[in-house]
Amino acid sequence: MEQHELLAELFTALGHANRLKILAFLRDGERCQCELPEAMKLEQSNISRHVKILVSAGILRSRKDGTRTMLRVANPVILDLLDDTEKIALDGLKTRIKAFVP
Amino acid sequence: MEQHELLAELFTALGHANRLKILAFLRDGERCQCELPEAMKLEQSNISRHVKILVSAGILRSRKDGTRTMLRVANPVILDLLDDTEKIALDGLKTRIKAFVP
DNA sequence: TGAGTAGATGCGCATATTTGCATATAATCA
DNA sequence: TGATTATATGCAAATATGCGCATCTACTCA
Repeated sequence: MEQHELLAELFTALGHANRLKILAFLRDGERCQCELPEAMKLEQSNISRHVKILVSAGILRSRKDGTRTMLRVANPVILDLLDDTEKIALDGLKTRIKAFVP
Repeated sequence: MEQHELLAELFTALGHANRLKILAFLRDGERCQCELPEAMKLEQSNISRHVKILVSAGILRSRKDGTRTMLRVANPVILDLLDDTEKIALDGLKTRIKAFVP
């Protein structure tokens, strides 16, 4: 695959609020997937699919423990990336607001 | 809007190979939008829409100069973000390959 | 003013994504 | 073994996205 395609895939995987919420939930370390539906007030199958997308994008790692699936962020640098992007998002927002309210 | 939604919007805007190519083209500074169709071998209306998405996500800034639209990356930090993410993408790829070819 | 250039947009089509529901699979434990 | 728990998946519907073509608008310049 091409360089930009690869990168776009990663960004696409990050481009959904529910998936970002899952990442936020896993910020402090490994957690059971079974906690997510309750914690996020989302349907179980919905969670399952979002988790699948994150895992196959290499953003999450999953590990089986009996019937449970334990999840963690694959690489702590990803969390830094989220923080950086959040800063950029807020910056951009401020700038765009300023353009209307000078 | 909610925090995660805002962030997701930004990631979604970055989640397309053609849009990343536009950003790559603008890496060294301001350029005319009119160069893009030729440079990227893409249809004019296609470019126009991708540019619109990037501008309204706050990733690009546009400036009119006669009939031309001059484009630039809104914030240089965005380019760093792309580089960082590229590293993460390649890292993740290596790791996933290693899992198959230990 | 009229031709030319740059850009935006309506339309239609194809494909992709997200979701809930119901159901299937798989591991655990009484 | 049979019930329970955790997770995955088929299906169908709704919505979103990406694209090319044709067309429209706006600015420039001869």
